Amino acid sequence: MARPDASGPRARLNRPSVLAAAVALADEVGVEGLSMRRLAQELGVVPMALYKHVRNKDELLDGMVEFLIGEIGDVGETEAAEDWKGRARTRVLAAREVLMRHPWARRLFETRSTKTGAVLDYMNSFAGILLSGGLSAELTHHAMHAIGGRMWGFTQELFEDEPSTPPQGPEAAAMMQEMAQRFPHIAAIASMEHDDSVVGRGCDDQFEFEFALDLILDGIERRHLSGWRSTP
Amino acid sequence: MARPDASGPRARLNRPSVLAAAVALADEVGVEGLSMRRLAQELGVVPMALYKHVRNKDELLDGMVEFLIGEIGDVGETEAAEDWKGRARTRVLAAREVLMRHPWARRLFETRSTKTGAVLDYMNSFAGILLSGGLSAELTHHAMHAIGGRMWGFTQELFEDEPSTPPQGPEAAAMMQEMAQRFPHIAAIASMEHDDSVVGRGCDDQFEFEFALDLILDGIERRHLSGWRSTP
DNA sequence: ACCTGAACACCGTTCAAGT
DNA sequence: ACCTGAACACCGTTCAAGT
Repeated sequence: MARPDASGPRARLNRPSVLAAAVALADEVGVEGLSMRRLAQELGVVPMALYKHVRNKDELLDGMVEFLIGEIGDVGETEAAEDWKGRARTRVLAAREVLMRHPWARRLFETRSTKTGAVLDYMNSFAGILLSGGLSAELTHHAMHAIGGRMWGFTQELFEDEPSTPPQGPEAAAMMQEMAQRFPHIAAIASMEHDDSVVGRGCDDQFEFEFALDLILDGIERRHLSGWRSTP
Repeated sequence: MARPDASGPRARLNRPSVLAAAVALADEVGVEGLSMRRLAQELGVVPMALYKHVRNKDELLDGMVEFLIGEIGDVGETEAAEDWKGRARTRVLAAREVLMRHPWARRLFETRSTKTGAVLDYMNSFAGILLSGGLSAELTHHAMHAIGGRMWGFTQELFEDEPSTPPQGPEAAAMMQEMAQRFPHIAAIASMEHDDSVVGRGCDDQFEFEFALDLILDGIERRHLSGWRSTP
């Protein structure tokens, strides 16, 4: 008798292998396509087998976040020469580079609410960069909030980005003109759409990311240098 | 025979009433608790009845976003006296006030990718504020990206906020100490947790929001006043 | 200790039918 | 035009059982 669905490896399961498979599956089908049943099938195993290595789906998702943070690894032991701003900047851009390879990860990070050890480790070392630069605990606290998800390299784009292929054809021009009439200010702005348009949805634009990151880091530096405190 | 589940009104359905009911239901049970079947039950109707007024669940969610934007309404026709920065600021804070009443809305905005007319209207008028302040189209474009979701009053908090009730009891102190040892920089920062702690999850802190918003608006103003352009 | 099988209470959605 | 009923192909998860 043929096993109709066992396409994955037959080896014994364990937590890391389950998480790795989950990440790989999400790379293929996205987070919304990831189900316990589908993952089990991918591993050539019955759905309930997963529950020995992961308490439930929520814990699986938390584990995936942990796994991704592990992929970031210990960047920047060589950053020591830079000042805090430069070190924060390179750290963030390194995280971004990793997480952009898993475009679905942003939504996952946004949804999870628990802070696993790996998450706290990352945040702790990030806070350390700012504190070591002489920023007050209070300013560092606010800075962490202000940077928010950008710490992991994510932007706060809502309504991700335009359709990858702008409408083309006969009535496309008419539609564009109607759009321009109804939303003139957007039309004024939308002129240049980004160079690397081929990169696909989920990957947001590097230039916009760095622009906003520098806006925030510069602002924090300015507050720092002028001895900012909450009750002036 | 009693109708076991018809608790809602018996009136004829239409798109607005369906959307309003969906928003009300989400207020009760959150977005993840909102299902077509549950919504139908709430309306005293069979699930398939909804599909006459909404193409599918995705369109229902888009409709809810539209509904919420409608709640924001036309704020700030009286903002005319302020400069662009003040007008942008009050606009954002007004949107925030509305959307904080629906804490689940942030996740909804984050998830949706289509730009309905209502969304574009809001963005268009926001871009108009910046352009009318004399900002170049290019700077306005980048500013919109940098502000991102904060335009609607959402922060980019990942891993929302700490458990509402910090652990208390016998071994809580020991755990806190262990935490402080493993994550010293976080401990240094975490001293003050926010004043309005009772407000509940989903509502992020007003102070942090305004701090970050001003960081960004100040940065944009600075770029504007110094005649910023992308190729200096 | 690890995996299985059947079952339960859910989903979104299609299709053909009622009024 | 609007609502219904039954059905399909999915979910996550429990519980008792196998090895």
